[in-house]
Amino acid sequence: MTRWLDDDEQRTWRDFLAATQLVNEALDRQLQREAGMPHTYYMILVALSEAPERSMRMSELAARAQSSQSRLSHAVARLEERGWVRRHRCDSDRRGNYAVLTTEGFAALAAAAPGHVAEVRRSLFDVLTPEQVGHLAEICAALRNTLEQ
Amino acid sequence: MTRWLDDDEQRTWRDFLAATQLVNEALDRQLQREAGMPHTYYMILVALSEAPERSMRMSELAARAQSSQSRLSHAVARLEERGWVRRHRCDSDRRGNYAVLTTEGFAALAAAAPGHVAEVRRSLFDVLTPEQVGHLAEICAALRNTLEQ
DNA sequence: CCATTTTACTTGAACTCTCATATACTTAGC
DNA sequence: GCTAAGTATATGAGAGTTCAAGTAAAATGG
Repeated sequence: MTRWLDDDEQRTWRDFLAATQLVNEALDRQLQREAGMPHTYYMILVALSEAPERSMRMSELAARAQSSQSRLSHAVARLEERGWVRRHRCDSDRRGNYAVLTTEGFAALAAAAPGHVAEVRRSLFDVLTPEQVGHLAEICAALRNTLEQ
Repeated sequence: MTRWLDDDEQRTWRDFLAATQLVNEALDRQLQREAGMPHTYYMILVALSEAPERSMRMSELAARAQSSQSRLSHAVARLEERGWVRRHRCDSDRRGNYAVLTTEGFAALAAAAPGHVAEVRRSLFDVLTPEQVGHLAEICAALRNTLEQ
């Protein structure tokens, strides 16, 4: 009944898990150490920094930062405590909330970015050949298109 | 000073994050829903099931299950509460501990496996062409070799 | 319009993970 | 042998995540 993984698939799957975990751990450690935030918070700040007025509705922010709504809600509460993000009610739809990146939040992001990018290079791009990077791009786009929403 | 990511790299990086997160979330949800355990616990049970006597030293188990020692320690404590794993002191080195998979633990793993493998196929192998799977295997092996230890 | 459903977001509790530290045993050096 | 250093694991606190439930405001539809 069950189609088990053959040896090649088994090896690929385990390498996939190990590799992606290693990359994510490297990233998280770098950001935690040098910027005092987890990668998920960094992604929220990035998404906000790219939005008009550095401001976005909570639900759109959740989508852009690849976060669940609940996770985002908790995270923004923490970021607000640090003064990096502010929330304010939306007038046209009073259920809604905007999250706004503060000046201090933008500064924290700007301070964190160089170390982060260096880690991204170290743990992903520098490890692979240009051809492999191209393949990876196609693979990830395919996965994303299929699995998203 | 900082070598920022160009547009292609940016896109690849974001697709990488999204894709790997989607796969991991799909996996975790499936296991939590159908087997009542997170993927990290599943990996621990798998590693134990493949060991001689279904038994392994904690530190070796941590390495095989890609877990930190602390995480493993906590996880095995929980698994012990469920009766899926037992711990017993090692005689030759009395600092050491063996973790042993119980019969019930093996049964839980056996019950969870088919649904898990199906999810692995659904969220990874079925999405990609055979060629892409080959590329992914090379990429992940390269990452693992470089980033491990 | 009024009741129902849906949408947007928050909250609290339970759980897992990380980091720093503690404990217990072993190995090395002298 | 005895002390210092190292190894194997556990533990506790703090932080983040998830899931289920709660609140509040819009949209739907007779």
